[in-house]
Amino acid sequence: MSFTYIPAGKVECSECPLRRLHAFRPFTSEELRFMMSFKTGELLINRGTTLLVEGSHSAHLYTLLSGFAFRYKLLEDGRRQILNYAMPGDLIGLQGTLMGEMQHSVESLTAVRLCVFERGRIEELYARHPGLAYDMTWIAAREERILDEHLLSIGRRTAIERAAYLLAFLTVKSAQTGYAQEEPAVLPLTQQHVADTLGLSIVHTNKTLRKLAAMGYIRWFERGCEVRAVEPLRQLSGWREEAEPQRPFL
Amino acid sequence: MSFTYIPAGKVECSECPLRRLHAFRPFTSEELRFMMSFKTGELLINRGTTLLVEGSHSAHLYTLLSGFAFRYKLLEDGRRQILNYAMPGDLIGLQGTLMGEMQHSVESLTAVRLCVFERGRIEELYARHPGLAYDMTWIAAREERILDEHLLSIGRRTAIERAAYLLAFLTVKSAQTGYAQEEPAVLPLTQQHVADTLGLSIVHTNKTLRKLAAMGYIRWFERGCEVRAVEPLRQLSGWREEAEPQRPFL
DNA sequence: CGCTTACTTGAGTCTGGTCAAACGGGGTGG
DNA sequence: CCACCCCGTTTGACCAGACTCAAGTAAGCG
Repeated sequence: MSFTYIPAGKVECSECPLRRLHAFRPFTSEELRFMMSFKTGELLINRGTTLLVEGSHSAHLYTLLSGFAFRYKLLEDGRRQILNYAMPGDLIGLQGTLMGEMQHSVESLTAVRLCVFERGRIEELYARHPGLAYDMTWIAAREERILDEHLLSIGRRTAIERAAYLLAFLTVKSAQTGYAQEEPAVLPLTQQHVADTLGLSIVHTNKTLRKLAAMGYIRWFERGCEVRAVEPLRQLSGWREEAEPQRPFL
Repeated sequence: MSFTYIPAGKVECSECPLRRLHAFRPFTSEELRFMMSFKTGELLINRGTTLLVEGSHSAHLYTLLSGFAFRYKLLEDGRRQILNYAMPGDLIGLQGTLMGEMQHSVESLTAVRLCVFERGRIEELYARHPGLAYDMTWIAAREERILDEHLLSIGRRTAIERAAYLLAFLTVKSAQTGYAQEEPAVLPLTQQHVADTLGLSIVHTNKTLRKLAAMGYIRWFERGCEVRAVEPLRQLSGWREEAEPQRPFL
C-alpha cells in the first residue's frame, strides 16, 4: 500500500517547519488556531503514486509539505501534458475543491508528505478568516501566472529555450522553498517528464538536454538532473524571472 | 483618444444586463449594495486598444461587460503568445491587483465596455463579503482550468486539432455568455491571433484553417471566423467539454 | 543472471517554418 | 473619382526542426 494516513496531531501547525521559512508569510494566532483544526492529518505517499485522478469527484485539499509532485492531463490516445510541478508549500486540489470534478491528475515524483484539510470547512474559512481567503485567491492567481509563463514557453520558445526555461524555473522555485538548499540542485525527473512538460518527443528532448549538458549547464543522471548554472539557463531562455515576495501558505 | 471613462451611475449594478443571464449566479442584496459602491464607473475602449501592459504596476480591476479582448505575453524579440480570451462576465486584472506588477498585457479585439472597480477596497470585499471572496477564488481557479486545457492543446495536439479546439472553445464560451446569440457565431479574430494562440506560424495557420473550411466546419472572413459546426470541431480536437454550472460574476 | 527502466544515438521522414509573391477590399489623399 | 497603400489572406517552393523507428547501453533489482 502506497498511502499512509496519519491522524492529526502528528505535527502541530505551530511547529510546522515550512512555516519558519522566510518565503512564507506568518499567520496571526487566530489563523494558526483555525489551521490546526482545519488540518485533519497527514498523508505519506511513495514515489510514482497517483494522488488525484482526472474525472474523479473525491478531490481533497492538500498542502505539500515535502517532496515533489506534478499535475498533468491526458488525451484519449494517451498523449500526456504535464501542466506544473508542486513543491513544498504548494496547495493541491484547489480546482477540485471549488469546482467539483478534477480535470487533471496529480502524481508524486518522490516520496511526498501532505497536509490534509477538511474540505467541508472551506465555507467557514471564507466566513471567518478573510486573510486566509485572500491567500487562497492569491495562490490561485500565482498558479495562473505560472501557467501563463509555461504557455508562452511551449507556444513560442524553441526546444532548447524551453528546456532551459523549465530547468531554470524548477531550480529557482525549489530553492525558494528550501527543497534543495545544497547548491547545485538535483531535480527528481526523468527525461519523459521533461518531454511531456515541454511538448516534445522523448528523443528530441534527450538530444536537447545533451546540448545543455555539453554547454556545462546541467548534468543528467538516472532520474535526476543536476543544474549547475541557473543564470545561463535563464538567460538562454529569455525568462524574466521576478523576485517573489513573501507568499501565503496554508 | 480611444479611452472613454464614464463615472459611476451610468448603469446601476441592479440593472446590469449581464446579471440577468442564466449563466451567472444571483447576488444577495447585500452583495449587490456593495458592488454598486465597489464599481466606480465604466470604461469604453475601441478595437485594438491596449488596456493593461506587461510590466506596469498601475493595474486596475475590471469586469468585461461587452466585447472581446485577449491576454498575451511577449518575448524580447517580439514573439507573441496569446494566453486566453476575455468575454462578457470575465474579470480582468486580478493577477495585477493581487500581486502588483502585470506579467501580461490585455488588448481589445472589438469595442469593449468595462466595469471599473476600486482596487483599494479589495480588503473590504474579503472582510465583509465572504461570498464574493469565494467567487474571486472561484474565478481564478476557472482561469487556471482553462489555461490547463490550453497547455494540453499547445503541448500535445497537432495543428489541426489545436485549431479545432480553439474555435470550438471560443464558440462555446461566447455562447455561454450570450455574446453571440445568433447561430452560427462569428469570432472577431485575425489569423495572426489564431497563430499566436496556437503557437504556429501564420502561414501554417492559414493552411490549417483552409482545411477546416474545406471540411465545411468554418468560414473565414476578413477579421472574422464563422463557426458553422461546433460539435465536429470539438470531436476532431478530442476536447472533453464540461458543462459549466452557474458561475460567479463580479 | 535475466528483466526492466531509463538514457543514448543514428537514419529517414514529415510536420510545420521561412521566404516570397500576389490578391482583394477598404480607406485616403491627390 | 481614381490611384495608391495597407492590412489581412492566400498560395507555392523550399528548408529545418522535431518526430518515428530502431537498436544499443547502462544501471538497478528480484
